[in-house]
Amino acid sequence: MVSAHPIPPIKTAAAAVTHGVNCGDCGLHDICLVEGLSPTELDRLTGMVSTRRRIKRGEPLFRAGDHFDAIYPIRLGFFKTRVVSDDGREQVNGFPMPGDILGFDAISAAVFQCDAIALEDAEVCVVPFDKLESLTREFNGLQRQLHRVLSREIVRDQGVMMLLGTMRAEQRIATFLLNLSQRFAQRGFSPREYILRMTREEIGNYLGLKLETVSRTFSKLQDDGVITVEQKRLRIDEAERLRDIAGATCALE
Amino acid sequence: MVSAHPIPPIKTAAAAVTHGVNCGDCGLHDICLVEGLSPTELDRLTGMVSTRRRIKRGEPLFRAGDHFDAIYPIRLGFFKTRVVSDDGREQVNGFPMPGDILGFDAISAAVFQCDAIALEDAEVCVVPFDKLESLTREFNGLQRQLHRVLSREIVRDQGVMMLLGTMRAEQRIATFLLNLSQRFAQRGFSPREYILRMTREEIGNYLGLKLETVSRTFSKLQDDGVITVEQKRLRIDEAERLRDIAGATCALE
DNA sequence: CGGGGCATTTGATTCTCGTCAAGTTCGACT
DNA sequence: AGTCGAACTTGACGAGAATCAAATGCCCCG
Repeated sequence: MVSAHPIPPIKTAAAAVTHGVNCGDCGLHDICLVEGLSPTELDRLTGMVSTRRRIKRGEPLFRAGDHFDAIYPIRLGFFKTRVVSDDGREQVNGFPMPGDILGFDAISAAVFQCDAIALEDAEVCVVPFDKLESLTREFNGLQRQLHRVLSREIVRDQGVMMLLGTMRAEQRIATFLLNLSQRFAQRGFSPREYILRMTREEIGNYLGLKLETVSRTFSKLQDDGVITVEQKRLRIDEAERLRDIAGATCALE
Repeated sequence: MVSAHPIPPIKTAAAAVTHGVNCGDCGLHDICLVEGLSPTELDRLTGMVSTRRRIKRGEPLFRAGDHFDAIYPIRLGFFKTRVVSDDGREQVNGFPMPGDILGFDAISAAVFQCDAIALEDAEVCVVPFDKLESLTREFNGLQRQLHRVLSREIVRDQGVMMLLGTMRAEQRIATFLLNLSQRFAQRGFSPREYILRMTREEIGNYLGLKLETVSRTFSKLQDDGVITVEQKRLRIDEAERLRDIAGATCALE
């Protein structure tokens, strides 16, 4: 199954993130905590985020059970978050990318509830949560933004439930691909073609499908001329039809 | 399929909630926002919650698209929350009960994302969110608690994803029944027997199953002597075996 | 008290997706 | 460049849940 139009090399998300020394330069404004803050607020927030952390591909940023004291806005690289039940079942909860924030599940019990694994070499900001809390007591805007981001996570999860609870395999895959597309677009990358940083198995686990089903569905969508897949490279050839298959417009964030 | 040991009348959750005039008397301490607050904080919180609202069975407390300005701790009665996609698929996200708080999904966009429907006559507290925000800027304890509760919601959703993504029908049902059991126990009611306020269809929708499958699975569990079902009444006869069927201990909050 | 509609149960059949198996490709590493 | 293991594709088959259908029971309401 070789496509007639091979996908050219793609500028990756990783390559394009601005490496500013402070939150104002970060280039992930609209997504991270920073949206709509005053210069003062920004300054104080930046002062707090003195630390960064690099994680190598395949390594965990944190694991379930680790002590919680900071949240981690992603600067660079894809992650997966997953929960492993005590009888060994694994559930991938999402594929956070630059601008998304890791660690909100840990606030309730002061302990991380999931593993966050880097799918490629990655870099995160370290935001000590108690400091963030005191800062939000000072600045309304920052408080607002924190609440909004927490709430956004809840809404996102509702979208995943809708997907897992009501969709067929093909519909799940279509929704997943469009969701990635949209998130890349938000970050200034092509919504038409991108690289899948995760394996078929990880995609399947996230979508409640087996890896064979993911593979088959990709092949079918390609045969139908809707997408082109070459290994990890993915191109959406007929977005309109993909949207038809996905059904509702707004599932997944 | 008539059980040899019919289930006697059950004191319902509704009947037993304390009708205090302030948050300190509410009887839902450990679950709602109130946990671990100082008397001063409690007093101020109470002052804010001057309004209550009653909702009749089958009526919505709010609907997706409604303007958001308050969150609603439940004082009395069961709800279901659900999202309806624009192509008509419906997904029940949960069955909140007294002590749970409704409306967190609305913070991000200032608009409710789901419908909250009362499954029986119900009563909620009305907590204006902007006032709550300013109060949390004053009181660390309350801020902590708000963040914890928001995070708890995220963790809960992860549990639902695990259920929908990795479990067989029987396992989903067992997990669901044990979850209800545990939540009743937290609220001081019998974990062994309770009333299912929702229909088989609503249960199925929540668990990603069809109502026939729910019914069949109930029948099977009853034939196996694990539970007794009589209409809406449910009794857990062999909790240990039900836990075995559910598998992991901690799924769903 | 009776009627009507909804909820539930149960059976028969279908279909989607999981499972098992084999073979291929790709990429990392020597 | 060659080798090895992991990731991926594809096919055949089977299991589990959905679908379709029918009958029963319950509850609400006049």
